[in-house]
Amino acid sequence: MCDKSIKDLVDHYIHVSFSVNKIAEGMIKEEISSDLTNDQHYTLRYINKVGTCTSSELAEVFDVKKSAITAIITRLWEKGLILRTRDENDRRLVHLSLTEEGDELFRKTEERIQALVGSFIEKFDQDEIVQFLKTYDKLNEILTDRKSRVE
Amino acid sequence: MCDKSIKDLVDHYIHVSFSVNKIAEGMIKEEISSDLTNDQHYTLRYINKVGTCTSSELAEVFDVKKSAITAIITRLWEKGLILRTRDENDRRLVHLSLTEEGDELFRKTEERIQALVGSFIEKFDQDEIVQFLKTYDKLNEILTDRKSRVE
DNA sequence: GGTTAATAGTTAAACAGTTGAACAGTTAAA
DNA sequence: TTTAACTGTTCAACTGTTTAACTATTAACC
Repeated sequence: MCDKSIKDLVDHYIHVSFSVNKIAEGMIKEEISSDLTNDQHYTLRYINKVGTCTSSELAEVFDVKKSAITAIITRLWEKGLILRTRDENDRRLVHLSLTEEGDELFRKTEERIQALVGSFIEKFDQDEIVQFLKTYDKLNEILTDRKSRVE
Repeated sequence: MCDKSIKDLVDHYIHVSFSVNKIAEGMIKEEISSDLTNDQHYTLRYINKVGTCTSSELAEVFDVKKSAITAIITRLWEKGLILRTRDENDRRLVHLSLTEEGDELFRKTEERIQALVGSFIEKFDQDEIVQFLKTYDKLNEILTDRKSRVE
């Protein structure tokens, strides 16, 4: 049916992903900005998921330099949301984890974001959204692969 | 087959979109950072697309305050990439357009980004990518709708 | 074992991007 | 004509980012 050129597909993808990202980031911000920035929330989410991690691990996942992580972690630490624990076996390492307050605040903001995103996801057939996520996963794998091969 | 709960779908979406965005932004940056930041490129792209626009229009599209646009436009203007022209009929308005250099630089960076994104898009069946974009478009519409209704 | 490498994290300076509030200039409305 | 609304800018303050230099610690090697 449609024989769109690669360039058209690329244009289309760039346009729609840009638009969705801008609007979605804006809405999340609206939802949680009284408590946290979006990046701070993403940081809490990652630590909540893995339980404990290091700065280097965060730098890898967020694709930024370690000093950027130090800055963001220090801000969360100043708010009393994060614990920094030196490893006794390898004293170079600092293990990061959520404090009680951090855990609580994450849950509170995450709940609002879940409700927000859920209200959009609900508008799709389950089949459609599952297929969409399948392709999105594949794209994610391709990018992750390429990234690891470049480094 | 799969009867995933809304929460699982939302978790899945948040995770994969976060990962894809981080990696993609990083790769684009790698490709063009010697000339422009990602946001500067997006700004040139928008102006290139519409030919001429105002700060307020950019603020609307980028979903930020006007003072943020002033800052980014001033940087591009200092580099000689953008023209600021006062409207003679309504002297409040400033029309933004690309200079020759701006146009040239946009083309150069855009070419590299097209090649980059194209190399990923190519790995999919055309049917799969078209279906993906269809769902992505639908999501974009829903978000745009909701945003305009909130304001 | 002692010197050299590599690793984990921090600090500091510099910059891009963002907001909010105050402002100037201009146009529209009353 | 006065008042209200709008467009864009400036400024101070903040978050997030990089690069480079640094500290402290561990690993490797001769």
